[in-house]
Amino acid sequence: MRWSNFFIPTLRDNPAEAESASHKLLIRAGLIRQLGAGIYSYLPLAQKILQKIELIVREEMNGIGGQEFYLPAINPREVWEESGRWDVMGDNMFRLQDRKGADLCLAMTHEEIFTSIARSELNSYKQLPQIWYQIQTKFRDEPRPKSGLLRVRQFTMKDSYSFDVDTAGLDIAFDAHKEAYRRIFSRCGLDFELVEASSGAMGGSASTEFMVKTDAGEDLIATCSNCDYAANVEKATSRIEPISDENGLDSPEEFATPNIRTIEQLVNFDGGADANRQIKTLLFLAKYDEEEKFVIALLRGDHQLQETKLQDALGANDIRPLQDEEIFSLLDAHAGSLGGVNAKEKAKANGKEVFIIGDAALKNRKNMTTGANKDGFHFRGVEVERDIAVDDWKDLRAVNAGENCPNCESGALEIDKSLEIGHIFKLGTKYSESMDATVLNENGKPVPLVMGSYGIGVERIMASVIEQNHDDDGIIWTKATAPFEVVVTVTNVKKAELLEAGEKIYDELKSKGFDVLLDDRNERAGVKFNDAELVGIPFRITIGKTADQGIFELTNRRTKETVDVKFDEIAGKIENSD
RNA sequence: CGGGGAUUAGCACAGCCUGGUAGUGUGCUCGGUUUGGGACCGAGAGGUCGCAGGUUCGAAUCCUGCAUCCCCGACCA
Repeated sequence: MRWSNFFIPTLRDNPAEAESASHKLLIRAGLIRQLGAGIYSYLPLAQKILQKIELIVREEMNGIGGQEFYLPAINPREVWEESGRWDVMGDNMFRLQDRKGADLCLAMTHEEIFTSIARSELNSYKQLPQIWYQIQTKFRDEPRPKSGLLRVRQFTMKDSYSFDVDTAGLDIAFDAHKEAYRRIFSRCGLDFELVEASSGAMGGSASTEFMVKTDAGEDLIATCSNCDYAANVEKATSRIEPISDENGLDSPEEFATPNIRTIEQLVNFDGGADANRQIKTLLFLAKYDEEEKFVIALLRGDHQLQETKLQDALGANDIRPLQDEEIFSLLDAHAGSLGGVNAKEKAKANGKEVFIIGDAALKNRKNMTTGANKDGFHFRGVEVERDIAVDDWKDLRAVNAGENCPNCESGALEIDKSLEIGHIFKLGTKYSESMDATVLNENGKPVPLVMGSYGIGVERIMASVIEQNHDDDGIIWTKATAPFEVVVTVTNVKKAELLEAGEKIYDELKSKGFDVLLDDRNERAGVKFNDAELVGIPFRITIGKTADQGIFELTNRRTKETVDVKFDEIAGKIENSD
């Protein structure tokens, strides 16, 4: 490929709208252009990189027995009705109608379609296991597209689905994917973590995310400094020092706390209590398919609620904090004076019911202080299990950096922003049951297919490589993701002998199988050097001053080191460097 | 959806407060000189000032509405 004929529209200035490193560089290095919010055109350079990444994905998926499909992106409503997700997906789903007025959608994922194929074509356990995958465009009407390619409304996903007759088979498919994903991301040169995660709207268990640590990410993950523990903060736990309580009063005692509304204020109040001796009381509305319920979540005063944990613990589709009026009409008090002690009675008197869930760290605690559900009053001497009708105990607490690792003796947790590039989970029979996809087992009895679902965001791999590999001069592609392995820079194309030497090296490298770009543009050397660095090609051969002696320069993009090489040494030097 | 910011030439910006018909840098085209780290001289092309309405003799500038984009919070690859 010759640069003079290859479309790489680099920009001198950073685009104003870009914030994250990958966003700026993707635009500036001429890889993408924006069409709308979360909608991007991929220019030839990006397309070339994405194809290289997809090739790696294909090789590894085929390596675990995956079979490549290509399913339609435009789906009729009916399939999505069957799984119940026509409604569940809400505004995130792009919907349209055909000329007859029939409802259609643009697929956000393909559990439904693959399951519908499995339902009609898989009849016997003898046909299992199956791993089906595709690399295809997904459409999601995200509430807030952002950060260039990191969160968009149209993107490429490798999605795969495993079908087995039992959970033992699912375990095998799941582990195979886990290992394949490890290899894919490693080959792309990414530094990544496997973390335990919440499965969210997809449903399922054993949810494992593949995360890349970067400030451009949207998730927080906790990792241990000492062992391999890693979890999304939505799931992460930590070991905390137990607190020993002295025996308190025989029953809670109400006391006046005028104008005290926060934990902090109560700590400093005369007759108050340390934050870890207080009970924090938070009110939520939990939404389920058919019903809604009021929920009181209790935590230690110095702890923060992790909302996803609460939602998962309740098994709710969604939760939201109660508003002030709602709180008052439920408990006759305002935020700041709320507590669990007489909450059920208060709610009942108001004709309502409330579910009380307590954080595990409150179990067995005595002599605590909490709101009295009466403005300006608190209770002291509260013994949690004696005085509060807690319906369920769960881990609800958000972990903090520096806390002890739950998995090893001496590690401390570190919390980092990170970006999700892959997600695997065990669906079980969620879709096969709702869509009635069964096979006959060895006993001739119909059993629902046991499924797994596995996704990789292809563009996110590309963007993550940039996030993790760039400097002030531009992108630094890893070996496997580089659009070209080497650029041959002819410093002055008007000097025929330099252009000739460059072409000779270019032909030689091409014949040896290198993906090489010849910079034959009629530009000054500095422009070409800067562009090569911005675009991020791992190696540059410079044809210049010493070319007449048969000596060229080989520059490593990452280290900026330059060595003199002779014609015959070039290929070997590139081959042996990393 | 809530909160904040922006919209003027391909890109980055000034002009707006205090109305008088648009400018800078870069990029682009042509000619010449240069040629190893984004050259120099000269000559050019390029803008319905996001859209619609209003105020005014006159609107990029003031007023109203709308649209789009970016950033911060609820989702996910």
